[in-house]
Amino acid sequence: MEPQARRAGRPPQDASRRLERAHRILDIAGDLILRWGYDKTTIDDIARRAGVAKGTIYLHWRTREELFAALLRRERVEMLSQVRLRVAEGPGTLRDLLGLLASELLRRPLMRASLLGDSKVLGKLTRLKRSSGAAADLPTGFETYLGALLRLGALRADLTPAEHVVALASVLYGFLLVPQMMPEGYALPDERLAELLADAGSRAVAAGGPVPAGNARAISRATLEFADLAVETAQRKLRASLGSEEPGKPEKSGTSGASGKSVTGPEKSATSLEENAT
Amino acid sequence: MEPQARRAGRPPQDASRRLERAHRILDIAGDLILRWGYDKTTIDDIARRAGVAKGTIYLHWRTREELFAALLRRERVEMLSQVRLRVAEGPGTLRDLLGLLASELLRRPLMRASLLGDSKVLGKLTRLKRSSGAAADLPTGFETYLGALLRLGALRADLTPAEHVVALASVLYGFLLVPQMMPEGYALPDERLAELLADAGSRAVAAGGPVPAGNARAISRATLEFADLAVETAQRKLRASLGSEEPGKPEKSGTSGASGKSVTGPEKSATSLEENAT
DNA sequence: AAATGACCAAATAATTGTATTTGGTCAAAC
DNA sequence: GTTTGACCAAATACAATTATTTGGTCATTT
Repeated sequence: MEPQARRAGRPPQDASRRLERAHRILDIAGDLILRWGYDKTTIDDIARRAGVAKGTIYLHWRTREELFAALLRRERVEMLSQVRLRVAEGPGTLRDLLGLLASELLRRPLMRASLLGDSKVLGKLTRLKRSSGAAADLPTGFETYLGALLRLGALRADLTPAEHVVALASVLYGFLLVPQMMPEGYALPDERLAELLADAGSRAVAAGGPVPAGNARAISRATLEFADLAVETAQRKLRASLGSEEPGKPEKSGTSGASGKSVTGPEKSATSLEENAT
Repeated sequence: MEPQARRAGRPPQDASRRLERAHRILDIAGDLILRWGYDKTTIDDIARRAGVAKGTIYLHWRTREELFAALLRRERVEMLSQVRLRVAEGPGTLRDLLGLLASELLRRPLMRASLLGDSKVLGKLTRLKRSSGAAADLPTGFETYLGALLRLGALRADLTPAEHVVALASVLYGFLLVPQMMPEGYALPDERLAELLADAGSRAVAAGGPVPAGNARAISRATLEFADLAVETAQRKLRASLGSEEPGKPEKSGTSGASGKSVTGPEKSATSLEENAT
């Protein structure tokens, strides 16, 4: 009883079809949240446009919030993946990484809204996202990466690690936020903005002189490793958000060993939209 | 029987006493707006704490808005004056200027709120302030100043004027905004922040190599001139806000010739809180 | 004149009640 | 087993009232 193309009835049942449907739903959700904002984007709406019944959506996610968490996570994975892909083709410097990050960020309204805490788009989610430290939702391993760069002589030694982070976060934030509220005459194309950002960010924290000979390779490697780790972490979280059969299962703390106790976060609801340090 | 047997003397009648009282009122207003925000700060409150009757306040300003405009303008003058004063003691470079600006900005919550459009403090004034281009309320003559620096070889030649402005505004904005929302571990003392900001800003737009020999003096002079102009402009506006006898008189467009028609702004109410380009 | 504070229209907040929408469930249909 | 959509409690929006506060004025006092 394999090939039963019975009547039109139960198309998606295997995992692959399930996933496909999940993505279709997220696509719609993404469109709607950008057009109307989180508050005005209803499950009914999404279901209708996605061509499924409301109940079906709850076959994937337990709550509305979880759905949007998945959406944000997917976007994050896509962005980081793209950065990872493109950074492999360049010199793999910090400046390179910043430029790619900016470039990918600028073309993803949802990511921008999420990073900046745009309440116009995130609605009542704004609080949740920002509560967890706003600008501090650095990708996993970022500080480790900076540590490596410092050791390789690629970072200014007259700044503490915290200062490196603050400087980079400030530049990133500023360049993402300011241009939008500038008068007409100052509008710049996104690609140019990304360059300026990368420029400003790297100049702010990068070591002055030329990098110690022979370290270029190691720097590039560190960058790649960081990008890889960031993508993997994001991917793991995403999978938990839409992979499993039962919507509730995942998110169980300490699945694949390795964790221990995250010194950082205050437990909180395991299913919240927290995307920060892990 | 009247309540307080306050022999309502008539102390202030000469200009000097008037001004003194105006400042006392503004002091109170400043305290209150920082403590409760613009929306919840009432004229009654201010009057009571300042030890005057409500009517007296209207002897100085025609409306509540005008009072706060005066407050903001006064703060601005104080800040710019301080910058002017201190910049004369240093090398007078762009970096120097940025550092001082940051330093003075960081110790003035009202200025920060005003610049960043903090709705928590500015309440319904937020809109008005931001409407006029937010980060674009550059002091008078800023672009001219940048032009001079560029001509003197102190600015990167591979950026357009607009790009210089965007970069500086972004850095300033970012460094003023981000540190406040960073997790505990990343807190930095204001003075250090000012340094980092100055560093990042100048590195972002300043020319790479050493400045052409002999230009240092001219650069310093340009910086001084710019600071002077900024202070003067701010002062002129302030005087109009609390100097004259009759609250209404000033603000009349085109007082001291020179104006004509400002190509920029859409007229609007002459008494609004606009502090931008003039 | 200079300053006051009782006074008032208008804005703002608090209250109450009703209508509509929406997240989430689940028995029935496939 | 999978999907659906009618169903419901809870949330949200809307409307109508009433209560309170507040910006601004001005006759009176000093």
